[in-house]
Formats: sequence, C-alpha cells, structure tokens
Amino acid sequence: MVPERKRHLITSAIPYINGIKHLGNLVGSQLPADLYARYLRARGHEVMFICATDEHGTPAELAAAKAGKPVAEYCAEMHAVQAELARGFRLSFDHFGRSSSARNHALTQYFARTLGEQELISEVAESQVFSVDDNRFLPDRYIEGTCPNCGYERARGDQCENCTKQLDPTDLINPRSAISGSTRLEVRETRHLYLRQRSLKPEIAAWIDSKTDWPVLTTSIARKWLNDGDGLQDRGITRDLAWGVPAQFDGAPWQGMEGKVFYVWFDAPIEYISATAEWADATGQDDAAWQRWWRVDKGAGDVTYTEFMGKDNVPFHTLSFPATIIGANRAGGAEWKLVDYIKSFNYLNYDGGQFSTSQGRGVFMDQALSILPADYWRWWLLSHAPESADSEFTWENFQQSVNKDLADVLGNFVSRITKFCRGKFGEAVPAGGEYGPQELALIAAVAEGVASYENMMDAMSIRRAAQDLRALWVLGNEYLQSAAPWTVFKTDPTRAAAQTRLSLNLVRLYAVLSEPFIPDAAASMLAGMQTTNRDWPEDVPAALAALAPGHAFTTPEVLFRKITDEEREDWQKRFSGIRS
RNA sequence: GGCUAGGUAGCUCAGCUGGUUAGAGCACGUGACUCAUAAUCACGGGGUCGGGGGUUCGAGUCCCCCCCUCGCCA
Repeated sequence: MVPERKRHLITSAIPYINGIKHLGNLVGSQLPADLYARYLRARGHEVMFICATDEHGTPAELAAAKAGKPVAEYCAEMHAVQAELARGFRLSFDHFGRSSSARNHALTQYFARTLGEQELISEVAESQVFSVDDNRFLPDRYIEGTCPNCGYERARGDQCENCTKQLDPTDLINPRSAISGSTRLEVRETRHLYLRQRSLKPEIAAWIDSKTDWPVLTTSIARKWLNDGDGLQDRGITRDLAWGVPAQFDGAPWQGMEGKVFYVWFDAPIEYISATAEWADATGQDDAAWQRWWRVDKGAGDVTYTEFMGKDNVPFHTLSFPATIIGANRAGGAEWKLVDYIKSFNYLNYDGGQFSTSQGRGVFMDQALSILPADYWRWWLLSHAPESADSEFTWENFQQSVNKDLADVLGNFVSRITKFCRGKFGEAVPAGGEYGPQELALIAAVAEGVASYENMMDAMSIRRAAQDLRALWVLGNEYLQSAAPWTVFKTDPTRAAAQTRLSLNLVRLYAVLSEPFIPDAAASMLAGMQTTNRDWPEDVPAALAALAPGHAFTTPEVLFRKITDEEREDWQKRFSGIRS
C-alpha cells in the first residue's frame, strides 16, 4: 500500500544569534523538527524544512559590542557557526536562513504596511529612559541602580533581583546605563507602533478553539494569554534601535518612525516565510517556488504546516504571528498560510538544575559534538524529549541509554549477525532454506512494530516512537537467541542460511527505520550492506527480502562504542561548572 | 502573591473519555546461550500511584483541602 504523497511545511523555532545553543534548546525545537522532517521524507512526502537565525534586537547589539565587532559582522560570523553546528547534528534544513536577510526586510515591511492599511497598527507615545552618552533608549533591563526597597546596588530597571520587588526605572536611586555605566539618563518621549491584537482577539480565539488536536501545553498557554487579566493586549512592534528592519515601507519612512526598527518578535516569525524565499533564491528558482508553500492563493492549499518550539515561544506562535497573518489576510488578494499544528516542548533540565545560556550552565552544542558523534546525542535527546513534562539530563542516564540501546541492542545485533555470516557463509547473503513458523512469526511481529512506530511518528509522539523503534531492534536479538543459527548450522546449514538471510535483511530494515533518529549510523549500516535501497517498508515481508541471496556485504565497523565510566566521570566534572 | 505543569517501582518515565491481580526501559537477582561490542535471551523480586477527605458498585484516573517541586507572570 503506497500512502498518498502530501506536502509538509515544517519550521523549527529560530535560535537567537547570540551565542551557541545548549542541548535544551536543541531538543526543544530543531531536533524534533528534524526527526519529523526526515520521517516524512522517508515516507515519500514532499517536505520543506525551514530554520534560521534570529538576529535582531538589543542582545545581538550588546554581544557584538562585547566582541568588539560591528553587529552585522558579528551576526554573519555567528550564523556561520550555528550553521556548522546544525550540520554537525545532521539537522536537515532545506534552508537555514537569516532574519537579517533582504528578503525578511522586504516581507516584514510588507506585512507592516498591509496591517497598517487594515488599521491594525496604531501609534502610541510613551516615555522611556534615554542614555545621552550611549545615544540610545534603554530597555528596562539595561538600566541599573540602587533598589529603593532593599538597598541592593545592582537592581535592574524592571525588578530587583535581590528582594524581587517590581520596579519602574524611575524608582531606582542613582540609575545608570548597564551598557556604558553612564549616569546621564533622562526620560524622553518616544513613539512606537503597536499591533492591535486586541481587535483580532475574537478571530484568534475562535481559531485556537478550533485546534482541538493540539497539545494541551500549546492551547493552555494560548488561552491564558488570550483571557487572563485584561485579555490579549496590543503589542509594541517597534524599538529605538539601529540594528533591524527599519520601520518603513517602500522606501518611505512611516510617519514619525524614522530611526526605528521592528521588534524582533514581529520580524522573527516572518523569517519562516522569508527563509523559504531565501531558499528559492539560493536554488535559482522564482517566487512561485516558495509561494506554493506559503500562499494559499498560490497553491499552498494542500500544505500541512507544523511548527516546533519550546514552551517559551508558544505565545508568539499562537497569538502574535497568527495575528500578523490573519490581519494581513483581511486585505484580500494574498492569503497566507496559518499553522496547522504546533508541537511544543517543556524544558530539559541539567543534572539537578537548569540549562542556562546566560550562566553557561550545561552542555552546549559545540561541546557535545567535541566528545561524541551526533547520533549519540540525537538518540538520547529524542528518546527523552520533554514532551509531557520537563525532563532531566544526567550523565549516568546518558551513559546507560547510549550503551544499552545503541551499543548493546542495535550495534551488537548488527555485529553478531554479520560476523556470524562471515564466519559460516562468507560476506554475502546466503541462499537456500525456507522460512518456518518462527520466521513468519518474526516477520509478523516486525510488521506490527513498524505499524505502531509509524503511528507514533505520525502523531509526533517522539518518546513513544523511540520506544517502538528500540522494541523493533530487540525483536532481532530475541529472534537470533531463540533461532540460534550457530547451533542449527551444525546439523542443518541450509536452515541456518535462511535464518541468517532474514537477519541480514533486518539490518537494512533497521537502517531505514532508524534514519530519522540516527542518520549517520543508518548510513553506515546501508553502506555495510552495500545497498542504496532505503525505501520505507510499506510492505514488511517484501522489505525483508530486499537483500537477495548472493548479495555481497561488508562487515561494518563497530557502530556505537560504549561510554566508559572514566569518560562519564570526566565529562561530569568538566561540565559541572560554568562555561567560560 | 497569581497562574501553568507536575509529585506513580532505586533511576528515567507510560498510564485516553474512572473498571478485572498498576506498566515499560534501566538498575538488581537467578537461569539459558556462546554468533556478538563481558554482548544477548528467559524468568523473578520490588510500588498502600505526595497526604487527607469526598462522589461512586468501583478512583492512580473525577471533586474539595493541604504539602512539595519546576517554570511563567505581576
């Protein structure tokens, strides 16, 4: 049975440009998105998998200043670093874009203009602290001073970290810029654009209500923001910054908005669309190539759009970005695609605490790859993905899972059957013999397991899918153990040949099924079996006959080595503190 | 302080709209096997499902109160 070929648009929340991401970030969006993209491709669907770096905003400017580089240069370098790490983890983006791209500038301004024409953008005058020496407005958290409540000297403009009291920047005693330390601060009036989300609330609420199949985590966060307190609020979408998309359109300054840029949370999700346009540009295609993914009026009607993100990103993806899309669609003409499914994740904790980018706590993507190949991390992270609750990374658990699941169960299966065959029959799939009840039972069990695995993957139930996959690997060991071809060989070599033939075919099947989780190992297995046949087993009995008698193979090297106790202790020590 | 999500075997976690003796993997114990990365396979021990009330013929699963984690927000 060949399933219907469908079109899937998949986006991962875009990582902020400022620094290298830790494993918690990775497992919260990019990695599960990659798993799903790989799976859907393997099933024969047409997939567009998009990610990018989120490059605008104050933290990027400050990080660049700290590095002593112009912000554009800093972002370009960090984008290259993140792209390299993404390749290292085998994240199979069709395009890894940049929110600072020309495409995103144009599209962000397009959406702003369209929303403005629909009277969904208003101008609001507000007072903000301006630093004369820095020549810029300071967001609350970039103002420091003495807390009027407890006397703590490094209280921030929004809150005192010492006594937790909420503050207004004007409350602080001796306020100063956290950027330069300058005390020449004054309150100035500034005007900003606001997205009038409040007026879109009924449509957004109805849309959320229609998503009955979404994870509770996703809809509960959305509802909270929609209904709590005064309900959904209008949101400022501009900032007084130099680095970003100018708050202009078609070259003409928005009235009174000269020198301002759009706020990252307005332009960042638009980058999903822009990155797809960047993809079309990079592959030498015209606008129609990307529009058929995003424009319902230009062929995207049959696209299923799935977003992956950590729970901290849910409000923007359930409310703000949809507000942009819904509002723009009111203009008529263009009909932009709204998300169909949001898969959100909780947090991954690290050894009893939190992963923390700002504190440098935990294991970061570059460090992880420096000690072990991507597959080891992919397997552990995905099989422990924080789907229903926060989950916990410990080195003991990591060592145990990798050693048991990858080395002992899968790796050793491949090793034992290929070496057995090489020793008794040579390095080719042996001929002769027929399958008995035991073999037919195995084939039936595998077919059942594959069906369950597919169901879990279709549902994006990642931990369950990992369990199912592992169970399929176990079936091979169970079979070998009870069939015992090494014993049978002594009295009935022909029968042992049939048993071996089936087992060798399992290796290829495992490679195909496991590819979304562990792509490198899957490639090694296929290379070892000397086949390029990576067809999904729509028909399991047929798939287990793919390697015909006489088909040559090479006995693969050790697929997964074990993590020793010494290594574990060493890493535990090395990553216990704070990244310098 | 408000809100979200949780508190289930030593560990990491499953348990949908309430229903027979509460499950998985790991760890642990015993046995089998020797093809294999001292791997694998079988069997087994182990939980008063955070605490207390309540609804029900019946609750880990619904209601109320309390305690404790984690996160978000003001």
